[in-house]
Amino acid sequence: MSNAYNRPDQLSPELRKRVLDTARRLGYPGPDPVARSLRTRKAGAVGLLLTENLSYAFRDPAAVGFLEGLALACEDAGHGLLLIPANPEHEDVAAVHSAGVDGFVVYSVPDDDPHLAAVMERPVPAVICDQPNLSEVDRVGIDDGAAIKGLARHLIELGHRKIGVICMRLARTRNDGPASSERQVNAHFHVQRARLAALSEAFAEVGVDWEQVPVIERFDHTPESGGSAAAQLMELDPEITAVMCTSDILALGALSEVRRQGRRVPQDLTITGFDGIDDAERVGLTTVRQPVMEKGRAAGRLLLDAGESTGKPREVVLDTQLVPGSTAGAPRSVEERWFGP
Amino acid sequence: MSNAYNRPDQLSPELRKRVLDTARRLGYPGPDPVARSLRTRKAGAVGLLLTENLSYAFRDPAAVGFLEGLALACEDAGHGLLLIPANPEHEDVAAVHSAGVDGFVVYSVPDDDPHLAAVMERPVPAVICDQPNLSEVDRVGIDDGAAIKGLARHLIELGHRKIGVICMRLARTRNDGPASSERQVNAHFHVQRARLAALSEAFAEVGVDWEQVPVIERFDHTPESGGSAAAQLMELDPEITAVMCTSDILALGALSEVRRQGRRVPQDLTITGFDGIDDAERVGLTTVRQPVMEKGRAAGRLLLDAGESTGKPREVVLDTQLVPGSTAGAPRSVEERWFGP
DNA sequence: CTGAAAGCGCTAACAT
DNA sequence: ATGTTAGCGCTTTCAG
Repeated sequence: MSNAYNRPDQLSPELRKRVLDTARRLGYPGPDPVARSLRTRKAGAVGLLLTENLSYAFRDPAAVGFLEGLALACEDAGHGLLLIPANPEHEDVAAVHSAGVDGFVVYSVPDDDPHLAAVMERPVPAVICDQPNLSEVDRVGIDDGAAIKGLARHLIELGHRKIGVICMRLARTRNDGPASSERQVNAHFHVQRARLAALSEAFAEVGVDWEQVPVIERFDHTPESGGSAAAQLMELDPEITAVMCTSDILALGALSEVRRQGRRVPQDLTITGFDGIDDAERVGLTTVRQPVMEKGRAAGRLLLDAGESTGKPREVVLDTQLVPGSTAGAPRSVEERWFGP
Repeated sequence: MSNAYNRPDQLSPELRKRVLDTARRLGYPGPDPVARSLRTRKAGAVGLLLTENLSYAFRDPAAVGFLEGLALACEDAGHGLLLIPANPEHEDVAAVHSAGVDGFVVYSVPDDDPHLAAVMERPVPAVICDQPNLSEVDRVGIDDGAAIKGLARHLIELGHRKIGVICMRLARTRNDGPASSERQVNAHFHVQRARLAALSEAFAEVGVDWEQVPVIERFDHTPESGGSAAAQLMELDPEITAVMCTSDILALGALSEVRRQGRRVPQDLTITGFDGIDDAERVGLTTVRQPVMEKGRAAGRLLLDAGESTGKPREVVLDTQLVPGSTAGAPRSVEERWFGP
């Protein structure tokens, strides 16, 4: 009878039909997928672990793009996509343990995330996206350092030397305010760490002392965070001529706060983002575009690809693109700003 | 040993630790979730069936809002959310059969969808969202008829009598063009059927013969579809003073096409949408807002709620809201349009 | 083509 | 407090 469902070719169509009809009449609901999974050792699904609440993921355009790509790859392979409820506040790892999946995609979690540890203990393959940068696991990402260096050099060419930075959370502990160099270097989010390090390098090349550059951290990744961080930055150091944000969401918030305070962009202040989300392009934000959808797709492909047998972990590094918008321009000196050109 | 993992309270912490340590040292990866599911008869996950390709869902803001709400509800209950790869083009129902879930949420599928039939055969609860309107299943939706009637009366009060309609697909077969009354009445998508029926009623009340109202159908739910449908509508009947669309996505496309042709909105033509997505509010589209996120949340709650035992199906009907924007105004007569006011 | 049986890894009930 | 066992429903293998 198992054959009737699973191997239509092994018996006559007529018999098959008879068996299936009878089964249905007897109220048999079809093979139990869980029992089948146990036996065949495959679940037909990919698990996705995110650092944020599930619902947040749907509010971040970059995350949605990633999901779109990942869903595409899963769909192509006939696999489902299981979103795992991993509340970053809790250390409850049960959801990872009880996910019936053939593998995991881990999207942008801190390197000390207990859920990540739980994933790594499961005897199924995993692909890590963006961060952390574990050497033993397949990985998809971009060259964060090179990408943001391009942006930094763009500003340097325009003449900026006094900048401020707004970044996303650097650790699982909340810190809304200035981030010390130590905190920057020890950041548990590889992406943020790499971007800050690259910025410090790029500006060191033109003689800027990174210790003097204010870096404001925000735990929540929202436009409101970007706005308040921009305000804090301007108050902390009124002489900065540019604000570099490590995401478009933060930059868009900063942009509206700066304008709300009556300062013109880019004449009075330059603002840059990172990601290249639709809204950023719409308002002409100067930023770096990264292929978020492709990232999801690549992660899914890597996980589901048959050629998974090779010993050493594979790595996919996707290209990024500088998007010169209308929010970056040459700085005016302090004198000019107060007394006119 | 099972106890060590599942019932920490049943044995001494010390022993528990010893057992777990030994297990790990022996390379035991923890209890297999699939075997556990088989035994306990629960998967800890909710399946979501969509009418579109998975990846499409992430491009439609209304669907993303729904997902956000559903994910929220699942998260609250500690359940995962499994996105089921149900390609609407294929009749391949295997993905539904092999989904290890405790229940299904079905989002906006046609009433003759084979995947839906497969879901109904599974011996787990289901909640249907928006459509179809099956009497035996729990349901979450809005009063589509009442909602769009409010919009229709708004236009009628403004003086519109000659309108055109752009609607989404009415069946699983592609028909990009006029939809006959018969096709409208027999539509397999309950939501579209209800909205068209309500429009016909509302306009019948002021003496408009629905047979004379052009209804243009589009299979793909994109702004481009809305644009080309608007063009077709204007060519088909240049005298119409208003275009009512059954979604904001279509309306936004129509809006830009109409403007591209040099006609002013609403002076030359009134345009309305449906859903209340962010982009619609941003451009001031006259539309109806429905609480998409709440819809997802309600669907999840209904499915996961313990009080599932009652005999008759439960129904949640959410409120909608007329959003008078700047794309609806009084019509100008044909004479005015050609010879000025 | 059909039937019987082993066993996937777990949990819950029962026995010690 | 710990050890033993039946069986969840399926697929696969082997014998008829």
